[in-house]
Amino acid sequence: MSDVNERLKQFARYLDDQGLRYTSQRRVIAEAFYGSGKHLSLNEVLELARDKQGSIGFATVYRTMKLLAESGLAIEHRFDEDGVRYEPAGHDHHDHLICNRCGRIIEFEDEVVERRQEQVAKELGFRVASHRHEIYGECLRDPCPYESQSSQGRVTGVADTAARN
Amino acid sequence: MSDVNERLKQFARYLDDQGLRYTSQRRVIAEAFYGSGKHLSLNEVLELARDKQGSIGFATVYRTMKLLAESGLAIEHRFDEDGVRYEPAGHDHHDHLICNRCGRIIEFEDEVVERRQEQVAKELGFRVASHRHEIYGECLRDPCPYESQSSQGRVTGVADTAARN
DNA sequence: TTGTATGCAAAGATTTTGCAGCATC
DNA sequence: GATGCTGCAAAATCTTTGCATACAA
Repeated sequence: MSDVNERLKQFARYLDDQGLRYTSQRRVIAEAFYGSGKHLSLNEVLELARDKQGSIGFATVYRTMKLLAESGLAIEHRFDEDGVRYEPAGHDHHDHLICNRCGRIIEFEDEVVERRQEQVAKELGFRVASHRHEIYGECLRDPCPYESQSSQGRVTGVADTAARN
Repeated sequence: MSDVNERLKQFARYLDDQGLRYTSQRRVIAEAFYGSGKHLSLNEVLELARDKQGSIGFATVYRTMKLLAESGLAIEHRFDEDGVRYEPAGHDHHDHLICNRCGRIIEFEDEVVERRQEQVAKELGFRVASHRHEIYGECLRDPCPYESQSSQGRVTGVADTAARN
């Protein structure tokens, strides 16, 4: 929670720097986003935000998430199918393991891979700015193996977390 | 070219196996796709195909590329922005370096990374089925550094290749 | 013939934008 | 007041699908 407040403060500061306003909607949206799980779609954020303030519109969520992305406080992901998904940022970088069955998203980070890719890029005359590394497969722990053939339709919204941090 | 013909033959065989027809459109589309560069969008494939047979429609390209993807002869990519992009498949797996300036796409493959990710996934109780690894940055060689501020609008279609193989 | 394939246009799904009214400075 | 924000609805994109017609087996 302290973490959430920290984010809100950073967001407020960013808005102020840009001469923009920290409105109640923006606060509610950011709160919903940071307070909940991770990797949310716009509609998921909208739903959460509406739990707190029923009148919020999709466009506002859309624009607010863009602001968060611009400010660097959120990262826009385009995983395989589906549309855009946002992830709280600011922590250190990490990559993803995505379960093809239950849709769970596990985060990971690996120094070996990180260093090695820098090396590879360098060898090919390329300067690295960012990267994405996603591994698809099946998670073998927790309540997935292999997804109680029913509940979710496929890669859904709710995203878990694990590993690192 | 021998390679293109090889692909066409494989495609024809796949269609036959499925009880589908190897029509002139499908041949032209596959030819255009395999004969040209890599990582093409549907519209790019359409344009190339129309150079050979002006009457081809978008829907036919759309459906043909789906067939190629299903057959495993092409891979559907969803790089950052933009929409879907297809890449000729059948070779061994590889990943991508994408230049943020000129849009060039460089392919690479690295045993160290490949093995390491298997390891990481295993440690997290995850079985790997596939993965994507994309590095974004700037290419420092050839005619890019840094893109003669004009020509291309941004990440475009034409894709180069390099490294490995 | 008989079942596919094609091309066009319409339908869907998402993502963006325009605007009138509201809120904040 | 002036400028920025919101919510709604319309617009713009992209991706899929329905269908009548054209083909291939």
